[in-house]
Amino acid sequence: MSSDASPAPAKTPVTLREVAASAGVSVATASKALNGQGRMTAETRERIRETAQRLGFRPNSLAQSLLRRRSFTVGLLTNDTYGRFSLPLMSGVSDALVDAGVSVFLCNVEDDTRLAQLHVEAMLDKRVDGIIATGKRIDRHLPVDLANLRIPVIYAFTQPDPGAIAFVSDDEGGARLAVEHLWRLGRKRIAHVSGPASFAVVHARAEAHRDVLTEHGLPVSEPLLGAWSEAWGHEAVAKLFGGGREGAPDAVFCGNDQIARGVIDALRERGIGVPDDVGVIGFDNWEIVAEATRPPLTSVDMNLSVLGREAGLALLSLVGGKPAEPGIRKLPCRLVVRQSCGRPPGG
Amino acid sequence: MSSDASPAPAKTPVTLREVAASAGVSVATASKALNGQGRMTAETRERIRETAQRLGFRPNSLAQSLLRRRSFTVGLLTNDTYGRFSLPLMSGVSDALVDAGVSVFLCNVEDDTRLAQLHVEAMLDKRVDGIIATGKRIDRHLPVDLANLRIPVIYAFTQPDPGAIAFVSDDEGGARLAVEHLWRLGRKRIAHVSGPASFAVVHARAEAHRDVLTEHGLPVSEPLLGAWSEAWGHEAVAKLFGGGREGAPDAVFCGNDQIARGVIDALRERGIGVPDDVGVIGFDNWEIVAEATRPPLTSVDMNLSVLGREAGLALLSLVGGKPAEPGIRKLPCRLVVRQSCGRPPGG
DNA sequence: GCGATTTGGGAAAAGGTTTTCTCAAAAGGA
DNA sequence: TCCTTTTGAGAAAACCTTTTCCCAAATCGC
Repeated sequence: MSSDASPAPAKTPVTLREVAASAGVSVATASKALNGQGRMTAETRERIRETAQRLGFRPNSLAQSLLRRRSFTVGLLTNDTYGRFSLPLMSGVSDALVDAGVSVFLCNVEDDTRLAQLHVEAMLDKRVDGIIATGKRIDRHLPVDLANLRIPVIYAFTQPDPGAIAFVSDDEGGARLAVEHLWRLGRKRIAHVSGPASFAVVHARAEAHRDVLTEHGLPVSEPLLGAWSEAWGHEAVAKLFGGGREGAPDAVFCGNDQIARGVIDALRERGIGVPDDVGVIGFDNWEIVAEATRPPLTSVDMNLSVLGREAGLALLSLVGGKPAEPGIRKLPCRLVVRQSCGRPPGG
Repeated sequence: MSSDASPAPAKTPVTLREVAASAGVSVATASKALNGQGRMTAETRERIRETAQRLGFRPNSLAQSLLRRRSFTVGLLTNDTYGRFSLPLMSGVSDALVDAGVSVFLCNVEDDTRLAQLHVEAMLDKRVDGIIATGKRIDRHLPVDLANLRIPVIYAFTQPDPGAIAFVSDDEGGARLAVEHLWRLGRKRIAHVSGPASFAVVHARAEAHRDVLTEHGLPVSEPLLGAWSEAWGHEAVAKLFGGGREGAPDAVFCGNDQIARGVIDALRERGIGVPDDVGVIGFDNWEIVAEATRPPLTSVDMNLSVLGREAGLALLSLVGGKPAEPGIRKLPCRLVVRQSCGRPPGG
């Protein structure tokens, strides 16, 4: 288990003082040698460096943070228990920060104000350099007020406070991508089946759907709003195709991948071919669902890990003292084409 | 946005020194007053407390940590990008720790040794009190050696180093739960469809399946090993039911919920009723899948959040200096009964 | 060879808290 | 009244690192 090359693990971490003593210099000189500061003989510097190396010295971050008033940690607040949205986002955040040596405190606060408050205070006590707030819904606040903190806050995929900086996905753009893709494939009657009307994104996407249809002179139909579930996909198919095939859609743009999954399964059960008779597009690009549908589902990806990355970089820049314009930045979605829409007539 | 009751947010955090000055005492006295230490008049103590309250004093965790050699943070290392297993686990860990005022650094290390090393070093530099290692597979090591760290390490749902403390789910027990449930419902020919043979849990569960069948005098069949996917569930049904209904199973115990989903869909397509003709049980109790299958899937839940909780508490106790027996602790699974197995003959 | 500058390196303060030690004043005992 | 004990509170060290002075020795110019 242990290799000969590795230094024996010390019971207690080695301090700069010990390095200095071992190299026969003062701690001040040792510090400067290791940080490339100050003036000294190249030989002295090298000797100190070697000593530090040999002893396995690593500076105590706590002491550094105390002095620099910068802890190289940030807090990530989320209320997305299930994590389908937060995980790619977090992974992006972490990605952006790890290279800067910044670690991330993860705080799952559910919808519990007391818990959220507790976590925020713990973060502040631990002197995090900033906070990224994220959630499962773009149109809801986290259960805690982050407006007047004395550290920078970035909102990602959650409702920001006024005057704050936020990154969200461009749902209108994503929906346009989907509907225009169907249009380019020659689909004429493009239905839209989505989640509950209480979600802001439902309206944003429905509006984009209607706009694209209008722009291309296609017949506009009312979106069917229900739930974010497979079961609703089944129901919606019953409504759309219950009256027979004539007048029924030749494409369905769904509000998420679970609905799309339900729609595709229901169509198959009715003997309607996907993509031959009807093209289907989902939203979220939840790979494990999209790839398991038959045929694999074309879907809109919100690029959440990019979004997280951008949020992380923005926070870093804020922490570094660079001012930034408040406001909401919408990041583009991308279409992931699989097999549920078919090839274009020419292709 | 701001209420009158809240103190004006200070540009810079208020220190103990300022509290002491404002209360007209020394920092030493102030510290003791706030921590309930030392001796002083009740009146002095109260005055200092009120001053601290009024000024919104919160002790600087960094300074405390430096002195106490205890940072009240732990690192959570995981390589489960997708997070289906780590999230409930993390939620349990966080749960156990938040009450002790301990925050969690989340480090997603994928399978990247360099990245893992980087994160571990960052943790150590930040003087975490301990590390919880977790992953997506019980039978694989994380891509980093945690054996000789000078801080406690607890393994949860991942392969531990020898001599370490680990918490894992009792897969044999979980499988027994499933197969015995089917047996109690009067099922006689219970097949087993599971994931790739390269997974240790596949063998553990298959063995339990065989044992239970033997114990009850039921015919033993070879498990069908494939992939963790719906597609494999479909394939397996073709193999099991391709020769017609005679001799075919009247129950299928699946290695995970996705396989079970595939099995149930495939059975329905063949006109075989679930649960009337065939009972199906899954594993993992991935609610979003289990509840979307038709009928909703009975499944074995590994109690991962409990597992995380136990791991958190164990780490806490270790950090507190209490010694603990090394070894692997298997935590029981539980069966979540939905509708895919039917009611017992008598019920 | 003498004053001015550069060079190499150290002392000390700072960051914010906790804890041990110390000490004066007050109280108690005789 | 004098000595001992208790009480209330402060000084200072400690945790570990960084940075700002500061100083002695060496170098330079002439």
